[in-house]
Amino acid sequence: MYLRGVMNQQGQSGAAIEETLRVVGDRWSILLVRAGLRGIRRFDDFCDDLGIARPVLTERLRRLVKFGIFERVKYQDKPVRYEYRLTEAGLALSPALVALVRWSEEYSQEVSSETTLVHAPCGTELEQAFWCRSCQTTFGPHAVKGVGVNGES
Amino acid sequence: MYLRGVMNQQGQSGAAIEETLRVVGDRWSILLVRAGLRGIRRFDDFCDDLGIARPVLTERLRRLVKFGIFERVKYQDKPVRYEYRLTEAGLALSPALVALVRWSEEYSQEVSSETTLVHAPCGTELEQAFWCRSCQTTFGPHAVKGVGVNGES
DNA sequence: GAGACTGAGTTCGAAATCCGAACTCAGTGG
DNA sequence: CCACTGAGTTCGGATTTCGAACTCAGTCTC
Repeated sequence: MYLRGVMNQQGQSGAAIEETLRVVGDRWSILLVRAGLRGIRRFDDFCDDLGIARPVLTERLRRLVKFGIFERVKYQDKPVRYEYRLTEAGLALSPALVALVRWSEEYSQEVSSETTLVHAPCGTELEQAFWCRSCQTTFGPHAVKGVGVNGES
Repeated sequence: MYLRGVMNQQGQSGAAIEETLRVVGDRWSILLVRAGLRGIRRFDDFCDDLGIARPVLTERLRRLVKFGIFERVKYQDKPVRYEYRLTEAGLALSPALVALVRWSEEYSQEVSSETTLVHAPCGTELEQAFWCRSCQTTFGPHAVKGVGVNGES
């Protein structure tokens, strides 16, 4: 069990992910982040791109702004107009997004995606790994473990 | 825009993630996978651990089984009882889960988690990176791009 | 062998979410 | 004056979610 130490709901540890999933764990939020990464910024464009219902989009964007994933930026004055841009925190969701895309490519029962993710300079299909700064090595999920604040296993 | 090439809903590319998010993109599924990684297998244990409502758990597990993330295994005959185990595909979701945990630790407004993820052999906090097998290097999200089947950008 | 217990669910009605379609509101352009 | 744009809001109906209580087969305790 290489994720031991990530405790349950009541154990208040690991509460952070639950908080996070309450924000981002729905059918649309991750898709909105992906759209943001593709350069989409305007209300109607999100709407058209994802096919999300307008009231839901309103509510979702408000929530994502509240949690610092998007920011609402005025981009025009005459008729005052706002657009939504990913923040640093929003950008930082991309590893999770990429992991999901990779998983989808490999395991989704969907007809295989026509797009794959590669290392830009050389075009090789990328792999995802964990990196240990002090050992200077990459490693897979089996070498991950969770520890509490006092360093117990 | 380093994720160009991951197209929208109608462009059938990227449809895989949408499919995936329809399965896994809700408040509970990822949490169920996490519970599975922690060794939880039985209905009532999932229930107690996550605080999920029973009818919802029933429906969710059924769906996750249908999509090959969990399997329903008989573990006892006398009163016939089943438990739910992660499949290979389910295990393969752990990079996404870890990415979310990492994000939560860094950006969630929640009181900081008491558990952190480390490299098991040395105990250093891990970082997540992409790995290029042919360049033998790690790199961050800015060096990722999506390509179509014919290799266009 | 009666009663309590266990595990894996179902059934219920109430509350919260989701949806599409139509509407608003300020400003622009013809 | 009329149509159009962008960013929403309002509506009623359909779907999901919830907690609490119930089922059902088999087992354990006295």
